[in-house]
Amino acid sequence: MRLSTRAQYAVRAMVDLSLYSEGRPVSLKEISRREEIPLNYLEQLFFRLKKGQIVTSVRGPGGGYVLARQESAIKVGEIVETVEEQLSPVACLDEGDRSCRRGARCLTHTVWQGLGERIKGFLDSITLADLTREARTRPAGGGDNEKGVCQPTG
Amino acid sequence: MRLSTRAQYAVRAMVDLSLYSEGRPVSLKEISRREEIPLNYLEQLFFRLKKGQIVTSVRGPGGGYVLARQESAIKVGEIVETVEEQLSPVACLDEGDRSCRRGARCLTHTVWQGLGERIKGFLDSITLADLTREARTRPAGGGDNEKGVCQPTG
DNA sequence: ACATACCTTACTATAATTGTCAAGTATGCA
DNA sequence: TGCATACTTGACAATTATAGTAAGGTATGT
Repeated sequence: MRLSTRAQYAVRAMVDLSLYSEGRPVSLKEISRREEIPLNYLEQLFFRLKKGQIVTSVRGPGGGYVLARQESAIKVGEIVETVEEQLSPVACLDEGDRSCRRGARCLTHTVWQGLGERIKGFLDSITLADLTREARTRPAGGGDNEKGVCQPTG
Repeated sequence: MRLSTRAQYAVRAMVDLSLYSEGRPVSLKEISRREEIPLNYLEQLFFRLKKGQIVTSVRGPGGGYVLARQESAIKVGEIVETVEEQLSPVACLDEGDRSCRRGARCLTHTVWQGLGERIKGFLDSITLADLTREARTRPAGGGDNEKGVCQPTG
């Protein structure tokens, strides 16, 4: 039941982009450096994010990426769905009825369906704005957070 | 974000066991036949389920497995957690702070944490009794269900 | 033109998952 | 006692998905 690192990276990168863009485009190089995500890997992610119309690109020197919409109009669920192949927890939810037959299968089907809806619902209830708001309140690398588990190590 | 087939099989097998056990032990052979799950694979699953104290085994001829508790006291979340390595959506939730450092990571951390709680909460809100109750109302292989996607194919 | 930075495809290594094989142990029954 | 049933357990192979790398291309501002 693991989320791919693609999805984790994508959300982190989007938060980073959102935090450090002040109108101007942010280059992947910057994000790569700050978030310690391989540049080539980021490029792949942003290729998808662009296709998903979550970001816009500006080419050439001084270029980079810009949010396609307001922070508050970009849901975390969207980001995840865009870079992840599928968000649904089991295969037969996407493919239709092929792998779903008699016996206990139909019964469990409804469970997975419900689960999928909850997951999507939760992730769609959070926007980039929610995340960046928190960040701006408590600056990066800053002092205290609830449990001390997220301190910088370097 | 896929659930392993292990987890899917385990829940299905438990529903099957619950449905067809009437006090007596149910052999894996039976479950394997009805649910079309490889016998050896089932054995592995039930090894874990037994360790997780969700089922009890009866050895010898006429033996098999029995629910360790009442249907209503067995949560789907338990079953999944028992056969799945981990239920949490990202690694740094289990391992502690090792992979969680500065920048946008802490922020997204809370998102994944929330997601994990929702997933667990939902799966724990459903018991075996909920599933079998539905099954007994609408017998296996039966006629109509909401969308017609779960009909027997054979 | 040249540097920057996006764009795109292809590939590889690694890990997880799925499923198989095989050999054992406990038990009930004739 | 001996046999059949069925659980018990560990090792292993095949498949697949993921993560990450590499390389070359295209657009654009100075």
